[in-house]
Amino acid sequence: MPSRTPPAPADAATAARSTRDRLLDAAEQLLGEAGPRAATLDAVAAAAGVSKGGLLYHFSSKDALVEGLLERLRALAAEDLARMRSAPEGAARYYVRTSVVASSDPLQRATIAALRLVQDADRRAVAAFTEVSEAWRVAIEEELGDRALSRVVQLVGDGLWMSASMGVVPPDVEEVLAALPGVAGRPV
Amino acid sequence: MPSRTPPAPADAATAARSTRDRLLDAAEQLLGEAGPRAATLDAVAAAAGVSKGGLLYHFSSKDALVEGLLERLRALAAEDLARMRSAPEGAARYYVRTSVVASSDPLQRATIAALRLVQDADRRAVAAFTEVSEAWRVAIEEELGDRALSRVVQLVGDGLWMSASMGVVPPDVEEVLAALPGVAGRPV
DNA sequence: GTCTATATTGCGATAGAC
DNA sequence: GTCTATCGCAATATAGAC
Repeated sequence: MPSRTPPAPADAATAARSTRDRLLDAAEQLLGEAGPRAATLDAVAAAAGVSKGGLLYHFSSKDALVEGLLERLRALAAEDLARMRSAPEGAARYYVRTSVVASSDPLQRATIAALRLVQDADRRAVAAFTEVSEAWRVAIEEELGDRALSRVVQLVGDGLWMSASMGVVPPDVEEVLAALPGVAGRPV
Repeated sequence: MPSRTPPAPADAATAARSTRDRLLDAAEQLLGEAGPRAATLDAVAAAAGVSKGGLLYHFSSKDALVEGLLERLRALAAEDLARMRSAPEGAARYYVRTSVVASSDPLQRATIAALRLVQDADRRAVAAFTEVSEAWRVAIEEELGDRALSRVVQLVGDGLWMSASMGVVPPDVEEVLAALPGVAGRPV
């Protein structure tokens, strides 16, 4: 299998964002802000500043675009998992705290986009989200050493993802954290 | 404003389900099992055993169908709220316990359907879900007398709704309840 | 690598018979 | 109250020029 068409530049931070990445950015934004219905190929292409034909050069179908989004989610989640495990505040607290959306955060944008695809009954999205979610839960359970408690922490996180994806004002996280067993009383 | 076309029979339980209700049932089922994309007017009509024209007699547009679903959700949620407040186990425990889906329960079916519409970025669905959700939270807070704690309980419930809408195997509720402050240790 | 057509299908909605 | 037939549009995808 040949590798991806544009070889990634050594320094992704300083290099101009590739068209491929801008297309994924645009798809994430449209999914998050306007939902799956609005994330048409036309709209994604326009938001990324290319034509539909341009989009279809990078992603040969809408399915391929979705797979690109989910691939990105997995990659970002893997990076996050490492940060989570080494967070001084602890994995559980880190998880809950970062489940409240700042739309500027790449992982959070990718997660919200995936959530919308999940509710659109996309099987691969369900698989990707389940996989990522499961890895988070394992990390939390390793820290807390209690299955039921780690489930509660994760359910709270899921609830935060849900209200975030609804555009509802999130509750005060610190307040929630203070009332949550397993993370309350830990150093910030 | 004229009242709804078919006057409701005095005994709704024994009477045959009206076409209107069967259409709403079908829409709920398709939304829950296959997502908003699959819930087309054609598919809803077919699942209810009528033609598209027949559907459009009862609901003059897809928007009207959605409003019908949300209206039903509000009605079912209002009934549930009364049961919740008078539940011997307490509102919080009742809420968490009934957030785990049995697809045969009308309120749970309606809630899942609404959640799918929410992620499809339907504004009225967001409004309806927020309203219902808020009423639940108030009832929980009245029982627990603690804002932060009631938020935690509700977030756990939301998390359960989310995993339910994904078709993921729900965690053991009793285990979760045992680890949750505010409901642990209450009589069952 | 990006563009402009264009083919094709599927969906929401209307019209009018029965 | 339910049906069939049909219009109009929007969305995915293809073909091929530049």
